[in-house]
Amino acid sequence: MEWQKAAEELNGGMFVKVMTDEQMEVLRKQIAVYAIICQQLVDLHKSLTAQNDLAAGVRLGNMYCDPLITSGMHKITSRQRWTPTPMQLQILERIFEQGTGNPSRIRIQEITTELSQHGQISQTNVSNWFQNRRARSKRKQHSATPVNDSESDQLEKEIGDTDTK
Amino acid sequence: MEWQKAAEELNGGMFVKVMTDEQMEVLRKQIAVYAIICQQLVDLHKSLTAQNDLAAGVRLGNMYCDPLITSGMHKITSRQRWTPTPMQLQILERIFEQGTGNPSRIRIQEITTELSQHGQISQTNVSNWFQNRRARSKRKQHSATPVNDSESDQLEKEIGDTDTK
DNA sequence: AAGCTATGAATGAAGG
DNA sequence: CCTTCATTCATAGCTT
Repeated sequence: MEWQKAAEELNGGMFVKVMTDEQMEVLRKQIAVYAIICQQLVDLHKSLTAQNDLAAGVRLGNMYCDPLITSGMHKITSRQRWTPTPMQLQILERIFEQGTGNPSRIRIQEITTELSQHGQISQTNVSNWFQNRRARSKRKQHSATPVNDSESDQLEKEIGDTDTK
Repeated sequence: MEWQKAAEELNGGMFVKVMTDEQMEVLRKQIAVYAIICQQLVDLHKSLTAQNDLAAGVRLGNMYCDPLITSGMHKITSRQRWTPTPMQLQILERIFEQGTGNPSRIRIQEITTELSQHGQISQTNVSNWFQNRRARSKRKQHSATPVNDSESDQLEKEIGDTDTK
């Protein structure tokens, strides 16, 4: 990505990924636009097809869409493991971001209840999600791997360095 | 959001925003999700209402979104992936063949160090490689799975097997 | 260029 | 918690 390599000359020992204010602003606007459009399209469609709840089942984290949208592409009962809907994901991320470290049992229940309004979910799912999210977030802390000049600037995550096992 | 206040003043006159890789990844996903949702909703709606103007530009309420926004987004939504050099691959295969089942973290570090002499590589890459290699090797052996999934995306077939274990 | 396959990476869940 | 596994997603290169 462009601004990443634009970064490195800034300061002596400091290697960072950088976006300019302008780039940041553009990104923010694009996201905001998408969010609004999605919402409005969903509303619009809902009012057009008064039959079913479209918004409930769009799963697109790693791109999974409900039959309603992909119109007869695959069967409904095709997934065994839980996959968060975008709505659920967004809420989860938000909660995670707020830094309330370890959601207690009770908190998990609350979250589960809230999320179940946006799709099938269990407390175990929520619990697992936070566990994984925490662990993987920690593992990714830095990314200062030199980049192969011939090729990719791939995103980097480090293996945890707890060798005291 | 979080990284907005992470803005730093790196150099006298220069104000930049900084993002970690993780934040970058989150952003990337968020945008990608929105992009896809929008696309599908637009398609869906288009097919429902036989009118045609939606693709050319979406007018919703008081806001208008130029479809070109999405096409300019590819730098953000695309992702690169590591590709082993032939030398690295050879070494990896050899290590795998030696049957040291599960390379420990330390072993991974060693391997990474060795392989980095032959090209850019990270511990995560190595770790992933072994994980995939193990899994797919196992899957090949069992190539007749009793329970047939509705949609196996891979037809595993025997190829010249270099695994002379 | 379009489609296909091999394969790197992401992630929910299980086990310790 | 941390590690590992199974499954799935996404893409780099071939093949046509």
